[in-house]
Amino acid sequence: MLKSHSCGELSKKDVGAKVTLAGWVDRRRDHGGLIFIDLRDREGIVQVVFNPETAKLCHEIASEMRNEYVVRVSGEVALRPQGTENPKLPTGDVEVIAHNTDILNPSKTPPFYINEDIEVEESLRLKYRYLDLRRTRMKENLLLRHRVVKFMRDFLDAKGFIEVETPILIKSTPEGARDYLVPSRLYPGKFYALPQSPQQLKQLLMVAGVEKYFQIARCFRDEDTRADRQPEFTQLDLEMSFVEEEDILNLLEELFTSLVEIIKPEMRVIKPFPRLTYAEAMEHYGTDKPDLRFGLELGDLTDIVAQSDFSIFRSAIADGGKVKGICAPGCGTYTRSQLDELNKLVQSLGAEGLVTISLGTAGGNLNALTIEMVKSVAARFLTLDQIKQMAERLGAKTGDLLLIVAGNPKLVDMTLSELRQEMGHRLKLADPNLFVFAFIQNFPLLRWDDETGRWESEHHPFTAPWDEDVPLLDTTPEKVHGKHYDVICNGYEIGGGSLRIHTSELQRKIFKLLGYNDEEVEERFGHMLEAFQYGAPPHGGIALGLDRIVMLLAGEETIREVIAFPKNQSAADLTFDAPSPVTEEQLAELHLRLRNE
RNA sequence: GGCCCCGUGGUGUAGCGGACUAACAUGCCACCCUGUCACGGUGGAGAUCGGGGGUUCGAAUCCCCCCGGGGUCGCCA
Repeated sequence: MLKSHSCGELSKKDVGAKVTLAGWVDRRRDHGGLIFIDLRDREGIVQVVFNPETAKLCHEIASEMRNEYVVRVSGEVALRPQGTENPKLPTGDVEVIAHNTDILNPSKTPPFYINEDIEVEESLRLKYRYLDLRRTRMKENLLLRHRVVKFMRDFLDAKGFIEVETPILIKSTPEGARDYLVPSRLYPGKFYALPQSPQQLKQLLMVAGVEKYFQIARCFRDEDTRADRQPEFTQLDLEMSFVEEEDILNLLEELFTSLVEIIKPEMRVIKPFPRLTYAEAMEHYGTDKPDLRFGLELGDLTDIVAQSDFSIFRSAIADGGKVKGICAPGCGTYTRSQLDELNKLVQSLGAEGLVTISLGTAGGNLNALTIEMVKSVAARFLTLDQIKQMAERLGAKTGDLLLIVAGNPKLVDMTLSELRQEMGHRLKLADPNLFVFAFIQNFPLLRWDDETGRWESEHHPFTAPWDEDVPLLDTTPEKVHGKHYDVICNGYEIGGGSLRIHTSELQRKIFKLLGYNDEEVEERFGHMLEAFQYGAPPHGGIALGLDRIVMLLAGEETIREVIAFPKNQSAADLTFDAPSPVTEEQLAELHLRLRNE
């Protein structure tokens, strides 16, 4: 090794030791005489002193050093002179008196600061990701991710799971997300696909008798990105045989609880994890992944306003819509422009608009509300009694602000869910030191797709229906529940899983219901149906979004901050400038010709 | 594909129709400086204000188009 110690590990106990360090120049302080170099490596920073009187040559070399030069220093660890200790540095009690030094590699001036944690345009960071990763924030995120994965491996190993790798080159399944395709050289006109998840493979591992499987699995989906979605991402994928839903939920609860305890002990977790049905989540929060760190629950006001004279409400209801709202506590004093802002938000989400009802400017008992205190465009179409009923249902006091949206039920829920999130943020209702994990259960198995005119799986076609609902598959498929569950945390879906179908008869029936004819079923899923005929055990599992979990633990806003080399919003890799054209020879070998478009 | 936001020296920002010959901080270069630690001091270089077109006597500033980046809806079984 070119070094004997790490910069960050030195302390009083090393005083007198002869050490050789190697790392990057974090900062240089040149006093004309003495030169101080803050030398940085992965473990931390230590101050090196170059004295022209005791080490002339050494001092001359040091005067050439600039930020991010890679240098090596030999010298003696010394206690700093009294009064010059630096309490801000973990190594601040000591310094290294340089006896010998050399520049291993100079550096151009970096395009942005390495030694300061200030915001830099993300595209620049991504182009020079190798420099960005030197910064404290990114270094810590990489370390955190390592520790999270290590914890998961150890945890599951202790529970008897074994890690199995599954192929990256696999078969395209046109349902679900768009596949990334890989052309085959040996089979002209045929393609592999990259896995959207190892779903079918892990089920086959259950048929294989693995019983408890997990994998840190890379997954690929050719869909548009989001702050929490990348074209390639990582799942903690796991599957168990002979389990019931409760077994899996208990495992997850233990996994997440001890994960936070060990990795982020300063954060709190609510235990046991709340459980909501899908219907409850939609009714109270308008989304299946609510941030449960605060209330602000949605209330359905349809029945109250159905007889009102307010045409916006009445026509929405007449068109089969509904009217729901939330209460923003203490926001009765919101100004016109603040209300306009909220209205704009609502409209940008596709809703017609937002009806606001201010319940006066001072907080107090609802009984004291008078019609004079109420400010709203709807006020003259509503009775005081109706307003009080609405306020009561939304848990409002005087001085609060009611935010009401009318229209298509799905749109109303979506809009209010976003409004709730926005108000929660504005009013700082979410405790930043709290993780509220929760399970969402009782999802519908199927969803009718108007565009394709057929049933689609809410989760995926391998999810088992509730036993008692199986007969409904033939009559009212929309009423069938699936043995599916999601894990959510602070407003993010961080995982979803299910108990699977393990008999070929039921699996075939589901495929049929999804609109596949026998031939298509055979071509696409024949391998699964056949496998299920060779003693497939009952099984189930879950896939957890590792990137999102690490993002939450790191307190970051996007998963890009916890991925070493992420793609940008346009799915490009700015470090490598991928994707890129390939040569005509490469195309020919793959039997491909580009279309002129 | 739709909607919203952003683009000014290397970096981060200010300026939002005339006093801009574009400001501030930091970085960079040179010189001075032996106890600093975001060292300090003096001086210097560095920007056709993302690109194109238009409005105007006059555009970094207003309008249109394009490009790049971010957020989001659709999409993500």
